[in-house]
Amino acid sequence: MTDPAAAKPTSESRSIRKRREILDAATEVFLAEGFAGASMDAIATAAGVSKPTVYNHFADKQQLFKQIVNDLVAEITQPFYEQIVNLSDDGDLAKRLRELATLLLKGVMQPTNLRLRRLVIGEASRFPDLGRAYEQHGPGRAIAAWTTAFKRLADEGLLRLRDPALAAEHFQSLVLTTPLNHAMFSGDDRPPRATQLKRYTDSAVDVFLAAYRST
Amino acid sequence: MTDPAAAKPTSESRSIRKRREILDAATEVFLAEGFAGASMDAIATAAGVSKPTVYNHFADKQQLFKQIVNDLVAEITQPFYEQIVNLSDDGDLAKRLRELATLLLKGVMQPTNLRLRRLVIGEASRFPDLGRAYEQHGPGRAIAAWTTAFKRLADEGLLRLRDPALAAEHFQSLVLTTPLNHAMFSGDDRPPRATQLKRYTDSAVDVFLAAYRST
DNA sequence: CGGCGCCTAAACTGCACCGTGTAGTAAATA
DNA sequence: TATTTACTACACGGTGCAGTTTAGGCGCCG
Repeated sequence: MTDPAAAKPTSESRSIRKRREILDAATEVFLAEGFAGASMDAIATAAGVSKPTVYNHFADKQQLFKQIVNDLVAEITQPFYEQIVNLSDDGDLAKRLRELATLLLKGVMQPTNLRLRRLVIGEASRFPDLGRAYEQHGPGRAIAAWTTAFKRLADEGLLRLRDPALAAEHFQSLVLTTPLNHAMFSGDDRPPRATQLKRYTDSAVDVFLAAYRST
Repeated sequence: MTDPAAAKPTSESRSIRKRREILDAATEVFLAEGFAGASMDAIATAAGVSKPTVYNHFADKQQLFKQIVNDLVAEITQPFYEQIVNLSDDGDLAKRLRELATLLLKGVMQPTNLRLRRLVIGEASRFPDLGRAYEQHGPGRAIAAWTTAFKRLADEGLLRLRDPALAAEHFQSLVLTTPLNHAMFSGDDRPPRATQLKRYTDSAVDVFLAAYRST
């Protein structure tokens, strides 16, 4: 009763399953302990795997570290960008901006993202590639999306701006900086209450529109 | 020819001098390697001091670490705050804001501050006290200064705002976020060129005044 | 000058770490 | 069932680490 479609996948499956378990455990341990603070023994134990198995899948500690960071970076907040790019004025631009800002802020304040951000910043001098990758896939993508949206709104005469990219950076700074910096320094990964976030998003949109809305 | 005023200080001086050399070396090593990555042997060697001497002055690695971080935090950018608080309108408010913003941004982008910020953020989960101290003495003090200044300007009718603290956070976010975040992720500690900084400060002041200047 | 306090070098104690080797075992294929 | 593959437990060599100990030496003081 061997399913032919599952036969080969099954043989691969054990190895791949182990690999996934190692990656998951390594993610948790590295995020919690940092690169130097994490031990390969701890990762192996957390994965429920023996240490030689870890070294069967990954050459050394650095490779495993780069792998899990790049994987996490690639997963950052994909769903928002499309919605941001497609931002259109349905009669109440401020409301739409507030909704999207809330979405973005909630995504950025997820515990995993906060811990990843701390990890990448803390290791930026020793792993600058990872830092650049994070910046590109995270804040960079969001700013690119806002830039596209703002440019179109400007063409439609709803916004008045010379440099859409600069406006995008301003908007993102206004929305994210205060809660994000506080989370970075406090070491508290719990996302703030929605009422707290609303304070930041609402005031950020107010300032942004006061500066960039067409008169 | 023993200067009585220097007699006791001299005997203390050797010990104190050693202590200072240890602190300086520890600062350099911790900033470069992080807490877990730094070794007490490396610190002792960099200080030109034997390891027992290090442990004569500091109980253990954690205490030494907290000491150097708190010392660095206490040194952050003292001169600005007074100037910010005393911000007054001499006929060209935008120009004064640009000057002070440039001063603040240049101070924040100093290599030592960037490395300290990375270190504190990276260790924030394991040393939350240090994170809170940094936030309070660094960004917090600056925001408090801006808050005072903006409140007075509002009383004088030059700015129109409901929440001076919120306006201060907005101003600081607009000025600092983009260059600071890039420095955090790139791992590059060299301060950007003045022409680069000017782009951020000028546009930040424009947006801020568009949102908050009295009509 | 004599003595005392703080330093020095060097070695040492445990311990944890990275990465590897070995010998045996469970699972998937044929 | 026999073979192959990937796993397991166990242990090892070499290194580095935090923190301590020992025995001695130098600078500063009266």
